[in-house]
Amino acid sequence: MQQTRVRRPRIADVAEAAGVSKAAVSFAFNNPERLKPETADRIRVVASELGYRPHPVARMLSAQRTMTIGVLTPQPLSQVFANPFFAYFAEGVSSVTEEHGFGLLLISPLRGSLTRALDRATVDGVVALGLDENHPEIEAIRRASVPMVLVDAPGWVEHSSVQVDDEAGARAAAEHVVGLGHRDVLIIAVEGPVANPSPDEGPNGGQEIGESVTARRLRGYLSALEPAGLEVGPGSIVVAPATFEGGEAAFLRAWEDGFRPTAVLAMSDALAIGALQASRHLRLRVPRDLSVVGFDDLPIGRFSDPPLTTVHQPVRRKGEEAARLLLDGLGARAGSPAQHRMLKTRLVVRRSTGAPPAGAGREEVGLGE
Amino acid sequence: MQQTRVRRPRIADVAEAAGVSKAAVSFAFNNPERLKPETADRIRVVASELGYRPHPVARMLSAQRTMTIGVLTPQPLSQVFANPFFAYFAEGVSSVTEEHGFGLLLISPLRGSLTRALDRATVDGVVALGLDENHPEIEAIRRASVPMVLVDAPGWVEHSSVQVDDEAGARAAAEHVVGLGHRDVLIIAVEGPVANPSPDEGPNGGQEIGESVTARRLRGYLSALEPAGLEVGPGSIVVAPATFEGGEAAFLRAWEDGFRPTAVLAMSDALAIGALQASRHLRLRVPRDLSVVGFDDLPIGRFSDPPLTTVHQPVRRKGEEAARLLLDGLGARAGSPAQHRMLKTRLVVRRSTGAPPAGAGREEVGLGE
DNA sequence: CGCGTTTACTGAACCGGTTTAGGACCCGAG
DNA sequence: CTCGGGTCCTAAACCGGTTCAGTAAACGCG
Repeated sequence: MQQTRVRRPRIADVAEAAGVSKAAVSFAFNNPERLKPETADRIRVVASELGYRPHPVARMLSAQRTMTIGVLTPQPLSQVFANPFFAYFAEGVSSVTEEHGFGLLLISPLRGSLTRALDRATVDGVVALGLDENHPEIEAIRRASVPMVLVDAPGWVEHSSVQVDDEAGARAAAEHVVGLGHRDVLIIAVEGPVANPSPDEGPNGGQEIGESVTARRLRGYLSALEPAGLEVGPGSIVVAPATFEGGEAAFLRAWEDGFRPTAVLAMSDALAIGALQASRHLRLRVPRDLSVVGFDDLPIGRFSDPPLTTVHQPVRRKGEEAARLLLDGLGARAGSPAQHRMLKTRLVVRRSTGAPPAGAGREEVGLGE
Repeated sequence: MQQTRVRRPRIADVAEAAGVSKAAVSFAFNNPERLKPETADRIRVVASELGYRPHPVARMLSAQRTMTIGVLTPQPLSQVFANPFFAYFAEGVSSVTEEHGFGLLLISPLRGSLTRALDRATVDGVVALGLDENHPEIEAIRRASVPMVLVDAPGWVEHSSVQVDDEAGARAAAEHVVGLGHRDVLIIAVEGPVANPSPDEGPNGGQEIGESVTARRLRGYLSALEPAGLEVGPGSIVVAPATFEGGEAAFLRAWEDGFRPTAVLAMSDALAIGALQASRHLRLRVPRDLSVVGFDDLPIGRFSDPPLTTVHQPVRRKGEEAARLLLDGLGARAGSPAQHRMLKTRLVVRRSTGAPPAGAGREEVGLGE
């Protein structure tokens, strides 16, 4: 009974069985109007009896397009998915790719190399998330000359881009906190894939980190904190992966190091919610004892207790715009100029921020722990 | 300057430029040991000068494999990503596919048809999430005979499966709540892609819903509630999409309909957290006035306030196991028997559940609103 | 020097479709 | 009867690689 691996029927098999040419079979599926209706029907019947399905790879090769677009991330997918941000971004991308009948391929480093992954990827174009100039393989990626839209990275001449005004958003967050009277603020930065490339671990590392999202947001924070005369010392910036756990651990670590902030500026909502949890462990009340500001404005921020003050960025729309730009570029004959979109951010004040506690300003407030 | 669309160099171009055959070029990349070292080097130099990259689609066609696996979801991706559950599952899948050098393609219905999407998908195998017998295209999908591992669906003879003991988990949740003394419990079910196919809207719709996850969990709940003499009336089961917003809205809706539960059994953590938020709006204190139990045990459950009592299921591991099973099956010569894994669930009691309030049992407790 | 073996490479078939140019046939008009 | 035109279908080229069988030259060796 068990056939020794029945070979998948191919177009030639159908053609033979139906007594027509391969071309006729192809037409029956793709240009039925070129055949006599009854012929087309007969071919389709035969095809279905044989269980024939056109081989998608062969079709791609011949058609010279894959009807698939890629989402490129410099981190392994297991890391990418850990940040809820990605789901919303992907939701945006997929909503427009789906509408246009494109599939979605996730592209992450293959055995350490993004270039290798990109070379293997069967896509018509790519939405690259957080791929900045500092990426070690950036030149190779550029040379691959796959149609590409950059997200959260400054665009290049040849590639369109979708950005968000990270710096202004971060500044607004910091100004809010300064305006409430806080003097001791902890910054929780997201541990980028592109870590600070220079060995110099200076806290004002804006320059070294390069134009990553982290760098831009940090610049935004500092541009509000420094003019207000707040010293942002080495201990007041901690770095963590953009996850709940990361935020919790980061805050706890800072606390153990003796830092007693009255406000936290977190570079993502996930980090902020982690910090919220950490503060609960330490029996700090938010916002009475501690103010927390996030970044992203993911739905989860509305559902935390208290609801999170955060910087809104249109995450879903970023995905949509990027996908649209990419598809437009694919449709247009080559030579259409790159477009660069800068989307706005805005501070959303909810209930996780308030005035600092009365006794603040000294290092030893003696709360909790 | 602007060349009229410089054609991508192909292997023949490299061969000609290097004065060798196509085969030699191919060897230079894939079997360098078959060439004299200097020849291989020379070819590679020429190739790189021309900017040659082997065409991935052609390679797939020839190699008869794509080195890509698909994750198939019956819902549009925009819906799929809205449930945080998916990110963790995908994390699991991707961790093993990445390790083996496989890419990840997301497969969702194409213009309404999953079959169409599957036929277009260039994958060596598929992990199908929540694809149960009731799916209208199930027969066509089966016939496609793509290597497939079913997740959260009973396996078929020909396909391996990874499941979780939903029924036992749900029963444990309900028993916990009953054990605490609750009599008025609200069930928030997830609105499946496969909604109840029969028009009969009976509340005990376990049968009609078929073997979906929702059906299994509902059976589990009822198997603990009914023996305890709790009546599970029409008003006590509400349905919502598995998102934060869905849970919030569902609870509010039930409340407006006059239902006054002292406990909520939610079929996902996202729903539970939404319910938590709704209870805050209504000024119900959890767990004093209301107990809430989730399902999944996603990290977010640890970070809610109060931390969520929930049914743990190994979401990440489900993804890993499915991917592993699939890859094993691909490696093995055909005929290796399907394997079926049933993973355990367990109740994790945190702080969102407690005894019902003293005055409970009557419908009009007069709390909040 | 002659013969068998290696080495280094090539030509052609193959993967499974799509598409273009054109052939066979039939019809109606001149 | 012939010619133009339309209909329906086919042969062959093509997409861009990999691989198998085979060959020519170099090599080892008695």
